[in-house]
Amino acid sequence: MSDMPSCQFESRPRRIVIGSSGVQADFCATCAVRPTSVCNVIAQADMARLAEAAVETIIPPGRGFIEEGAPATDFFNITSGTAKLFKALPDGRRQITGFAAPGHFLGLAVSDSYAFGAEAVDTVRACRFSREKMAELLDDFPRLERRLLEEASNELVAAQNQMLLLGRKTARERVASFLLDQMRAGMPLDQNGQRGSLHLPMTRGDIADYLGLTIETVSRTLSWMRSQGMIDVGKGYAITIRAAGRLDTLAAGNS
Amino acid sequence: MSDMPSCQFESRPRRIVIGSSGVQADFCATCAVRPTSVCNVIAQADMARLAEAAVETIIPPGRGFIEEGAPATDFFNITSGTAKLFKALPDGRRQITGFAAPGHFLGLAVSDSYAFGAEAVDTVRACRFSREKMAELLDDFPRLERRLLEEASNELVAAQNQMLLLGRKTARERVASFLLDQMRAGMPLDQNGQRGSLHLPMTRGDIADYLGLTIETVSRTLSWMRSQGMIDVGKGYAITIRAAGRLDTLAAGNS
DNA sequence: GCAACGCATTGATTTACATCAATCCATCGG
DNA sequence: CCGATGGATTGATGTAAATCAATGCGTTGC
Repeated sequence: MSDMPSCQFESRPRRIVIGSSGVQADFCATCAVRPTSVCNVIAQADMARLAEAAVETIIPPGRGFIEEGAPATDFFNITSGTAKLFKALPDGRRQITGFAAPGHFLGLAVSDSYAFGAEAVDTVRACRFSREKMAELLDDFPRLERRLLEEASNELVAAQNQMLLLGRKTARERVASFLLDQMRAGMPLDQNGQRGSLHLPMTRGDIADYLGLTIETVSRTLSWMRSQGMIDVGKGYAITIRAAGRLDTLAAGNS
Repeated sequence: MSDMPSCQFESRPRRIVIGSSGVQADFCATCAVRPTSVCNVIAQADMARLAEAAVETIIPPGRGFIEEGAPATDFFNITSGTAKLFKALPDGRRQITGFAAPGHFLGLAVSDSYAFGAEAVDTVRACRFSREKMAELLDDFPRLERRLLEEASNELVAAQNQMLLLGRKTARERVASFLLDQMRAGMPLDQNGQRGSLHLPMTRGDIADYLGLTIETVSRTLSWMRSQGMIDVGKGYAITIRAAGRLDTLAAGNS
């Protein structure tokens, strides 16, 4: 994390409609790859300032970039790849609290230390801001603050769903919920238009730590779903949804 | 919920220092009972406007006031009592995602329907705002938006802790964590200065639904802690912490 | 080519917690 | 006063998922 090039407009900046106003502007494709990210609430004239504040960071698979409990110095906006966020107990038990996809914000801490750790699942690109810069930006761009509040609210809803899952759902219901969530999340990189075909970037261990299960239970549950004709488990990290309806029924607890 | 008097300054408004600036102002004690609530980020001159927008609501014990999935029409700020927030599965399984103490905000939904239900544990007083009024207030008072962002961040941290608890902690660790959290939360109403003496307003069933356990397991675990000399279980909802250190060790997973 | 490694799958066994069940006790309404 | 009710406790039993264990399999490095 030492040689980070400045975040600049890429050669072919994207022209994006801002909100519902119809106004269009060019955006730094690095930190505005999605309509959910930082930049698209800031007027074109201010983009240069933002680009100056952001530092592009590339994190290789498996590398941690936020350490739980460490001083919270930076604020991240994921632009590509998937990161896992987690908390751990002293004896090594670990709970993944979420997977951060492109557009997600990380490190919005009130306290001055990170409440969770973060590690790249596959190769992650992110825009990094120092907290000071971020504070300045927040002061100058109220819409940015609104965007963050909206994002935080959405994460809160997701967290509540996950609490229901962890506290009250069975293993089968958890895995079904997970597969459907991943499918709905727009499936990170499914180039062939294959409907229902998922590429899960994370290992069984990650899935287990996310669902509060063990690797073996996740594996067995996927095998059971395969035996039921609900999914196909391909080589590597590929999974094909064959019966989304039945998975839905399962996930909702109507089993 | 039909006869709600307008939220006005009470007869003896409180003089509170705003932030670190040293400025003092009188506050509506109804919606600013705590330095964490809505009103204390708004200048005194604007208090009348806020008081006009807010409607005081009194909710009796056991009464639900937010229904999961219903249109999100209102925004609440708890001013006294404790509410439970929960999500449920169709077959009745229920997960309490949090207890809302005085000062907490409720109903900050991006979607137009509530993502969770809410019910009064004991008698709850709350300031209620329509979402329209709330949107206006947010536009006019940027500091309020910042306050909400801060609050949402804190809730997110709490949610992550709860996910770790639900996904990876044992029953004993869960109960220990819960008791310590309740103790740290400033213990809602412990009039006698008795240190470590808790009045838990919620039933064993609520605790179980919060911790992802059953009533029986919660009860057995408390009995075990009593047998270990860690706590005293009094009549009604009273619990006395006798060995916070040992509970801490347990809660952290160092058992 | 073939160890060595990480990850996944599958089977056998154990266990923490749920479920089922009985009792107790405080509160409440008649 | 006393049956009814709802919450809490405690005991007996069941079970879903964890743990322990073995095998397979693709990738990496020599």
